[in-house]
Amino acid sequence: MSEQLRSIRGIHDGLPAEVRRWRYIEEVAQGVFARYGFCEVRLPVLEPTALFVRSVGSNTDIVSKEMYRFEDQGGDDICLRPEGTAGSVRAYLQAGLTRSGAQRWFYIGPMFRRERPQKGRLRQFQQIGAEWFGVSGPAEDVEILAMAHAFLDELGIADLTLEINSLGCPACRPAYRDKLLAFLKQRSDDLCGTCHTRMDTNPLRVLDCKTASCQAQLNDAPEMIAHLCADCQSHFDTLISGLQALDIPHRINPRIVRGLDYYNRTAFEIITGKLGAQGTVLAGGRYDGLVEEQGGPPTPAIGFAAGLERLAMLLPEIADTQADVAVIALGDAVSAYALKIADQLRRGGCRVIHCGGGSAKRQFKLADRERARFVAVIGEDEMHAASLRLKDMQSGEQVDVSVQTAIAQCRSMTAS
RNA sequence: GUGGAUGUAGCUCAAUGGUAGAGCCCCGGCUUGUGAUGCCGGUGGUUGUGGGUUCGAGUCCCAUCAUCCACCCCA
Repeated sequence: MSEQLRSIRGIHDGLPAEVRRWRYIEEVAQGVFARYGFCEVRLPVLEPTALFVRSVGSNTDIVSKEMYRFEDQGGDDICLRPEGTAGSVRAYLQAGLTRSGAQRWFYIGPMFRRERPQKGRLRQFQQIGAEWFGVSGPAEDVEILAMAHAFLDELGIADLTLEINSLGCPACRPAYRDKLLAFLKQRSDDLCGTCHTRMDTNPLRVLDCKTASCQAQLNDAPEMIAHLCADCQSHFDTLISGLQALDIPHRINPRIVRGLDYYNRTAFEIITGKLGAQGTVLAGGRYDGLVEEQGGPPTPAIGFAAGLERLAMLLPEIADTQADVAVIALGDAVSAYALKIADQLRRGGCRVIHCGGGSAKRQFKLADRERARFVAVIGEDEMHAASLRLKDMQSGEQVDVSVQTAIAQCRSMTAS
């Protein structure tokens, strides 16, 4: 046990109880996204390192210190993808889809970041993401937020808040950034150490520092939302009125800052208070410059990603599907006949477990533990009569019936 | 990467520095073709790992690893 091989730190197994939740979430996602016209894509887990350095930004934590990065046997610099958007853009360009109209994609798959594990934070985790290429209007922003909202709503997760902000664009952000930096410099003596480094790397990040002393200094800090250019302002206004028209609850949070370099204009997060410090369950925004930055034509785009494991933590346990019939074989003489009965029941659409022989008591205990609805008792008498004895485990009643009757009985009892 | 808490049976947990236990689970039995409750029995541990102190360490000390929580960051 002490020398037992373990999974890598922060990389967990998906065992049946967990996978039941994942599948439920995936099925809801596929259903909702299809209603918005989104198609599933399956993209590589391994990508060239340069893709993320260029797209996500070399100064971000994700790229600078969290990537699983290595040189393969051929000398190529590759890595396990830390997020899904960069690869989606790459695939979109590589497939030559820039003149094929708007593309609506979604994906489900594992991402990798080498961080210190914590509640809701794993080194291998799964994201359900959506990317929409070739659309620039606030209407699409509203639509994709509506889709995210419908997804979480249909999952039945309560107490979520949608927070939304505008990060401006290359026309208005630089001026704002300078203004913020000037403001911060005036108070730099009162800001914490990490905020000082943030002033160099990403000044906007200072705004959502959790240190109380910092927040005290930031009450009247300038906010991007008050310094938008005319285009960004009207985009944002139209987006908000769209959300209101659809009755999607939301809160404007001028302090939202997305960590990845490629975002512009619309940025949003959907947050729960039930996951401790890792409360962001879904997040995304607009990335109008990214396609062009990867060498494609100017192409606006918007997307989001949700953390599958985080969503799963907010869901109740999903009961295992129970067997319809447990086959109990009494005596070695009937074992072949019992196997055949089990096979026929399965061909008839029943979920069947075979109790493996042995004493009747043992097999009944097993059937009970598996919560089988019915037991098919098969002994020599039944074999000679070409029948089986079907016992209803709830009522205790049992009758001798043919396989066909047993199938009909099981399906009628378990269909409802 | 930084801090804090915790590591004893498959699981949940006991054990004033003096022979490692309980409950649950699992396996078997209670006259051999009938389950849930009951009764009896059984399997299962180098006490995370490696050092140290001591006549003696699950217990004290150091290191290390893992898990959890927080910082950082983010889904």
